[in-house]
This record gives sequence, C-alpha cells and structure tokens, in this order.
Amino acid sequence: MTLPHPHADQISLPIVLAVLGDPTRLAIVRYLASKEGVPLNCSQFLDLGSKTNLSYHLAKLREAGVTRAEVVGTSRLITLRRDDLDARFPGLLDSVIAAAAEDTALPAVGGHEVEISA
Amino acid sequence: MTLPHPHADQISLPIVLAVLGDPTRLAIVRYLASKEGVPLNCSQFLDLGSKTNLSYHLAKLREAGVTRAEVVGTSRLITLRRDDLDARFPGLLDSVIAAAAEDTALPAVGGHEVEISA
DNA sequence: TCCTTAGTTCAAAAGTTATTGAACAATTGG
DNA sequence: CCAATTGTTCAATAACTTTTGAACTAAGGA
Repeated sequence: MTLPHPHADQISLPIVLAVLGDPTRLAIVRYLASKEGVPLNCSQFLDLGSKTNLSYHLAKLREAGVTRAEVVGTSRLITLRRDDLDARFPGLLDSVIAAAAEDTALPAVGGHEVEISA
Repeated sequence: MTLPHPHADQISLPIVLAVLGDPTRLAIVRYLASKEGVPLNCSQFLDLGSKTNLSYHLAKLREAGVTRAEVVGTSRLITLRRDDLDARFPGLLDSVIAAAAEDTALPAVGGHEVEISA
C-alpha cells in the first residue's frame, strides 16, 4: 500500500505556499528539517495537535508535494521532498525553513526527549 | 490619510506565506516585481479581477506586510516591501518571485499595452 | 459646482479549511 | 487469536476566505 503523491513537476507554487501558510504545518516542516535524514512518523508530531488533526495536516503536506510518506508496517515514515522542491523552486524551502527556525510564535515539537535515568 | 501597514518586525511568516498562497495575489506580486521601481496603482491589476476584489486582495497584501501603499490623490501607489521582507526573511521573496515567474498557470497582468498606431 | 476617476466599505452568498470525536483498518507482539 | 499500536476515514460543525454588487468617499478637472 502506497499513498498518493504528486509527481515533481506537478507541484504547484501557490498550493505549496498556501499549505506552508499554516502555523501547524510550518511547525511540522521545521521539525522535519531539523531532523533531516531521520524519517519521522506521525506520532512524533502529537505536540502539535490531535492524532486526527495531524493526519489531516500531514495529508495536506503530502498532497501538496512538500513531504513524502512511506508506509512501513503501521507507521508512515515522513520526509521532506527537499530534492523535488529545490529543483522546482530553488531556494524556497531553505528560506522558509531558515525563517521558520527564527519564529518563536510558531508552535514547537519537543520537550519530551527520553531522559536517561541514572 | 495613510493606510495601516505592519511594522517590519511584525511581519509574520505564516501570514506572508498564506497571503502569497493565492494565485491572484501571487500574480500581483509577480507583476510588482517585474516592474520594480515603478509604483503601480490598483487599476493596473484589473486583468486579475474586479475592482472590489482587487481592493480586497491588495488590502491583504498590505496588511501582511508584503506591499506598501502610498496615498497620492485618489490613487494608491503600490510597491513591494522588498527591503523589509529581505531583512526579515532572507531569500524568500526572491525565490517566490523566481518561481512565480516560471509559473504559466498563474493569471497574468498585461496584454493591453497601448498600441502605437502607424 | 458638477462630473469623473480611483478606490473603499458593507452585507450577503458561496466556497473552503480546520477541528473534533467516533468508528474503522492494518500490522505487530504476546 | 487477542490486544495494543498507528494511523485513516467519516460526518458534523465552526471558522474563515473569496467574490459580488450597490452604495459610498475623496480628489481633481471642466
């Protein structure tokens, strides 16, 4: 079972911008960027909303071509489509991520790393 | 009489992205960028919609901090807030404009330059 | 002053997006 | 098989956005 993703050349600029223009989704992208290389699953974003709501936002990101979701068991491993976005809209993702990294008004993922007890 | 504009450091990334994530507004920004230096008034965008609708979209761009509107007589001279946007979100505007310039699906202004008849 | 030009405001209608909870499916481990 | 884990789907609702037309304001020119 694979999930639908737009082909690289079907990624639309206004749709990408509209999808990124939501604080929850921007926070998701920022977190993905901060962990680039490490595929994350949906539950790692639960700080940002309910399970259902994240399913909705992650679907929006995927359908816009911003993220890729690979089904592995019961998980979906989510990654940024950096290569496709960079090819299609050079510099856009980097500037958005850099700006999002500075944005303290954005919701954040984190604060519950597993403590290594003594 | 002056119109309300956000101060440079109040410009918000998600709001800017959401505002740019509309084809009409992206077309406005693309046209402003293509004529950078030349202040344009609202009626020069009438290709993109009705007068009322443009008033709405231009207000959104201004309130988001993407454009500046100066009242001159009965006109508003509209310019991109390139300096403020570049300072706040380096590279963002350039990458958006470059991508928008390539986007043939976007509505366009133009096609009615005054013909110089023989 | 009267008319035109430039643009705004308002209210209504239409459309879209976000959020929720309950129910569902699929995989994994015991 | 059973239960737990992961995530989706559905329907409802709430909230927002876009578009429209009519009425309006403000400035400028005849």
